[in-house]
Amino acid sequence: MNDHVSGSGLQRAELARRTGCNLETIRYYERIGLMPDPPRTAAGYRVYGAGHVSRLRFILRARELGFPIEELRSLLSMVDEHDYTCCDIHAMTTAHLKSVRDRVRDLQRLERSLSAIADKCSGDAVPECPIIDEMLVE
Amino acid sequence: MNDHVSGSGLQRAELARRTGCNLETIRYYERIGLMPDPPRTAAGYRVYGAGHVSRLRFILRARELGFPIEELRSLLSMVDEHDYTCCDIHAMTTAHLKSVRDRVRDLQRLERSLSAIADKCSGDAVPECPIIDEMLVE
DNA sequence: CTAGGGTCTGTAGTCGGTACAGGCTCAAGG
DNA sequence: CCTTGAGCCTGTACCGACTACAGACCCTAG
Repeated sequence: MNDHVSGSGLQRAELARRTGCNLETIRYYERIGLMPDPPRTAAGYRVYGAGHVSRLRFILRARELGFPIEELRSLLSMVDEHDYTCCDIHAMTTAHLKSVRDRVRDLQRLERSLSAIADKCSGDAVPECPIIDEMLVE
Repeated sequence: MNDHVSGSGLQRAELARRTGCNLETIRYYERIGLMPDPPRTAAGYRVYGAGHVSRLRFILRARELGFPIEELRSLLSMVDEHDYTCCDIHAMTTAHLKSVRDRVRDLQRLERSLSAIADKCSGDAVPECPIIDEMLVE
């Protein structure tokens, strides 16, 4: 019998292919409890169904939006238990958005500092460099 | 005899205080070879001098500018061996600047996505949320 | 002489994966 | 039936740049 991949059952590689997820990442999400332990064939091969595809897509979308794993875990449990309001989700999203904006601001400050010191540089093949001097200042 | 902290010798905590560096980070930089192995007292306590203070300040400034450890290692060896030109350093800096700008762009894309989906949200205490729906889309 | 602080070492944890070694299993070809 | 090669399994190590902590030592002040 084809116990290996029966009906709509997918193997890990096929789930990876359909979602664009890395093969190993699927196992990782399972290990940390984002993905449920899937049923197995007699030989121990994981068998995924349509539900697993949707769940993994959800996870990947939330990750693309930059939600850290722990927030994603909350999101998933709220969705799983139908226990959320638009207000809750909106609050999580705006909090996350704020942290993204903070990171952008930090990086832009860094960008300004770097381009300012780079501008001081002659770029010539001489053994004196204002960038080094800047960092050597006491 | 005051072998413990003689003359201008500093203990690790004092080096940390003067540079603003975390105590453990000093040991870390030593372990990975950015800071030299300092002399020790008979009891094995590290003793730092003015040279260590300058070197650590250099390292911390380069890190503040976001140079990764491996680039910093190159910078340090070039400075140590007086083997650099302004041109070399400028090239490293602009390459690094480019990676910072790339990260800024990525984060700004993320910011736009997040604020776009957050705007769709009513924020009400209702159990339907466009953000969740967005992530649940097949 | 004791109490407390500082220091020493080695090691584990952080975040979000990624990669690989060594062993199974399965399907196809000869 | 046997082999070959691909795919799957597990556990574990690695990435970057630290940070934290346990358990032992040392030094100084009271």
